Order: sequence, then structure tokens, then C-alpha cells
Amino acid sequence: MLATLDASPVFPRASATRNDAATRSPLGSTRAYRKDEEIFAEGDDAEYFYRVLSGVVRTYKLLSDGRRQIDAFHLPGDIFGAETHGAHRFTAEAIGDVSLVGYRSRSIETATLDNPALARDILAATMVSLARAQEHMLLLGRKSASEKVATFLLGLAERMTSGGIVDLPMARIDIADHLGLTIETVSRSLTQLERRGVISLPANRRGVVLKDRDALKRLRA
Amino acid sequence: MLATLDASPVFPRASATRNDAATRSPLGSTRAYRKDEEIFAEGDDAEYFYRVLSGVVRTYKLLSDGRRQIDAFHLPGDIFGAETHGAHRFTAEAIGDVSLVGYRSRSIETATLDNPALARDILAATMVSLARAQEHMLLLGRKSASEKVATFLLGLAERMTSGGIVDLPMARIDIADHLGLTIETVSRSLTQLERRGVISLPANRRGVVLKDRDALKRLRA
DNA sequence: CGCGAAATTGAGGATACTCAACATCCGTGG
DNA sequence: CCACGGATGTTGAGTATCCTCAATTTCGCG
Repeated sequence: MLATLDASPVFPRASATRNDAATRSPLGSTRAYRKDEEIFAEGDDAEYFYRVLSGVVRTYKLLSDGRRQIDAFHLPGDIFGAETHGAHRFTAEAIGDVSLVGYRSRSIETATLDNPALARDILAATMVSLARAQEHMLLLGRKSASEKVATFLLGLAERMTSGGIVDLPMARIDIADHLGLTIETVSRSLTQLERRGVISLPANRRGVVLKDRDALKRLRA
Repeated sequence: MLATLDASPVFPRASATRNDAATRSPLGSTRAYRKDEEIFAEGDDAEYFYRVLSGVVRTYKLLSDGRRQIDAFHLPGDIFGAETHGAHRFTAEAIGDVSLVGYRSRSIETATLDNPALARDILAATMVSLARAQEHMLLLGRKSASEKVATFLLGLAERMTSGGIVDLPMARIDIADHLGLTIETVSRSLTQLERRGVISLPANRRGVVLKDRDALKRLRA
């Protein structure tokens, strides 16, 4: 899906832009963020939207008592934070070190008039987000803990495509808040999958080896 | 939000179109659907997207064993079923009798070039859907049963705006499959809210009287 | 090597589910 | 107009899943 954006002449400098310092181009500026640094907060004026160059971003909403729901993890190539009206509707933070290109939100409105290709790309990116959100609602509303974890691992594997080994850049608490579980349940589900021989957890705990992808797919429901 | 679409010159005949028979205009054709009639199924080629004139539509996904997640109810004025690529990602059905305007999906792609106003409206509608989906993920992942029901009632009241009385056009099973609960839990939560004096359930069971909206807002979390 | 953070494991408990019985509603037909 | 019957909704009892609280282990980093 996002290959469209990668290949698009709309973001000419995006992929080519240097990563180590803020650089500018007519359309976007690159900036680096440190681990756990806030990119924008829910309610902030939506001056920019972003494209991930490297690293992973989490976007989430909070309830007043602190309960958190991470609606998505954004991997390199993903677009997030685009709004047509006013304010951001969730908070965005860097997981580990991250490099982003920021584009002015204003350009969304003007783009429909004078930059149809950009408009089309933003619409496509928004529809990808919506499709993922719908799939995730099915997970949150109707899947068991182990089904949630299996789905999560497979989804991440598809998007990261690094062979049979999946890197988990985020902490257990992030996974839990994404899947509507607690860290303990995530941990138990992973252990259970390992005992069934479906995955293997390196001592590292930052990665997962998918030993039996077909079994995982069956467990995904 | 959708006032934009209502007021838009892009859909000139939409509001004016007769409701009782299929009529055509250059941009959309109106059609009526009976209770529980399927509008399109998940996987169907996305030839049309729709705007609700009257009635309520449910869109949902199924797991292989029949578990269902209703991602949204679509009320008059709402747009649903817009896809940039190929197939519909969920099934849509009429709840009770419904009247819809269908627009060719093809127009989405061409619109970015020759109908910027339409492109803008579709993007806005998609972003409204995404915003609702994100809010709903917070509900599904992190709210208790009674918080879910309170949130649902308030949300419906906001969108239907019929004073203190909210019509529930959908059955308990639909509410349950939307909130990630069972019908029994929905029923118990409603009874509980009634016992607390926050709402009142007419013998009808097709409506709810919001007696203490502030209390409901507090229960929403 | 030792400390703090993160993850795992365990025991017990709460929330929501399952299964079941009962009540109510509503359309149908006598 | 009322009685019947299926569908829908409510209520209850018991249970399973996941959560909470707590202890322990492991990891990452000085």
C-alpha cells in the first residue's frame, strides 16, 4: 500500500533525506526523536503530519484514570497524524530512536486543489489506517488473549519481513496496551506459545522466532 | 462533520432525491433495502460506496467460527463502504428498512483529478470513520461493560439528537457485537443503569430515556 | 559485579461469559 | 379482539478467562 507513497513523486526528498539532522525541503522536514520522546499530544493543534523514516512510533489515547489504548504502531514508511480539522486526536511518542519527516497539515486542504497526487496519497494512507483499525477492533472485541498475541506476532512479521525472526521493538506494556491485555497476560500467552513449540523466545526478549507460522495462523482465529 | 457533505454541491441530488424508489442522477442512485438485507459482503468488489438517507446500517467482520464484530452503525448522513482498492473489507446490512444513495467507487480515483470537492469530502468522511474507530478501540480495549454501555448510549444520543430519549434501532445482539460483550451483559448493564436512576427503559425496549446525562458522562470513564 | 528496570511466574479474585429458565413483545390467525 | 407462538430480552447460577497483587528471575547497563 505504502509503496505508492514511497514511489510517489510527491515526496521527492523523503527517502533520500539525511537522518541525522533536521533538513528541509519544500514539502517536508526531517527530525530525529529520542526514546519515549513525545511527537505530539492529543489535543495539540495539528500543524504537521508525519511519515516514519526509521524506528517505531506508538499512538495512543488515555482515559482519565490512566488506562491507555495504543491504537497503532507505526513502522518505517507509515503515515500518521493527518487531520483535516484542528487538533490531533491521539498522542504520538517515539519507541526507541526515531526519525520522521513532517509535512504541514495545511497542505492537505490545498492539495485537493493543486496537488492531486498528494491528495490521493493522503487518502490512501488514511484508508490503510482505517482498514487496520477495523481489523484491530475485531481483535479487541472478539479474540481471546492467545489469539490476540498470535495475530499481533503475525501482523508484525508481515510488516517487518525479516524472515522467521520478528523483532519486538516495543516493551510488553506497549503490546499489552495495544491488545487490550495486561503485561502478565501477554507474557503468559507468549510462554504458552513457546511451550507449544510455535514460537521461540530468545534470552534477549526483544525478538521472537516464528517456528511454525501455519500453527500461528490457525491460532489467530 | 457530515454537514460538509450535506451542504456540498458535490452531491446535488442526494438530499433532494426521492426515497421510495430507485432514482438516478449523474452522481448517485437511490435504492431501498429491507430489514436484514445485505448491501454488500466482505470481499465483494467495491463497485459502490454509500450514503445513508434514512434508516441504520451495520458494518461488521466475522471470524471463521462466527464471532462477529460490528465496527460501526451508520446513521442518516453517514458515508460508508468507500475503498480505494478492489474489495470491501466488511459486510454491510440494513437494520430495519433503509434508503441509500450509491456512488461509483471509480469516482474516488478520478475525483482527485477532476473533482477536488468530492475528493475532499471523501477524505473528510474517511477521517471521521477513522476518528470513530480510534475512539472505539479505546472502548473495546480498555473500558468495563457498564462504561461501554454508557459510552454507547451517549454517543448514539449525540448523533441522533432527539432530546432526552434515544431510539435503539438495533437489537441487543447488535449492541453486544459492537461493544465486544454478550447480550446478557448488555442487558444487565442497562438494568443496572436503570436501577441507579441514570436511564429509564420503556416497556418497548426499543428506546432509552437518558434521565441523568451528567451521571452517564461520569460513568463513561 | 551489582543495581534498577523489565519480564516471568504464581496464587487468588473479579468481571464477564455460558448455559438455562423465564418474561415480554409482537405479529399472526382464529 | 384475544390467544397463540416465535423471537427478543431479562434474570439467575455457576464457571472460565483474564486481572490484581506479589514474589522471583532475568536483562541491560553502569
